[in-house]
Amino acid sequence: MANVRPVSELAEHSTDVAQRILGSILHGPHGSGRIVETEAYGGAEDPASHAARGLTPRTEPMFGPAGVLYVYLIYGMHHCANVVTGASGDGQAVLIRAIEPVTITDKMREARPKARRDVDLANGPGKLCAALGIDRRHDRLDLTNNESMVRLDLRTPVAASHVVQTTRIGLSVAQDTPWRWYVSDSPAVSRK
DNA sequence: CGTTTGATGCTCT
DNA sequence: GAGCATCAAACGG
Repeated sequence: MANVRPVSELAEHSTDVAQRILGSILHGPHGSGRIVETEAYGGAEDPASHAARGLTPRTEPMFGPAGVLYVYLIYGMHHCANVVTGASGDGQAVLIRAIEPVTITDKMREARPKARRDVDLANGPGKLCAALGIDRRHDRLDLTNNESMVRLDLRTPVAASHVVQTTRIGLSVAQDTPWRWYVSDSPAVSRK
């Protein structure tokens, strides 16, 4: 019963879920934080998505049910965390790009030794995975299961008046598609 | 300040 | 073998 509502809210298009989960809490092995920046990926029309070229061993989680965690390694050293959305077979996900730390632990600080301010602990997709202790081992976890090492605690979405929509970061294609959203008054957004 | 570049390894062609 | 949904240090003005 407790998990019925979350799954249905995540089973929509990635562009809807990306906005809806701003303000929700992401919990990892090292701590937790409030989601303040997201990007939508997927759908057959998105060439920037890992799912654009069909199902592969790596992207298989994206084609599964909503509410699952998709984690991949980027540039050989950083991890990125995504929430799978849509219906099974769609190949959609929302990349979590930044969180404001809520529960800060010693493990979190040890994983991010370069961060001087708390706000720098997780203000980027690779940084947040390091801070929360998320890596490939957590790929395919059910984010809506209270027993999971990584889970998404859905909260009231941030009001649209406090949300900015822009283009996604770091892409070589689809650079004009405005599928990135962030909380305008958050100090933990990666870039404005 | 701003921009550029090196690190590092997995994934798919 | 090329290309990354990145980060931080090293530049230059």
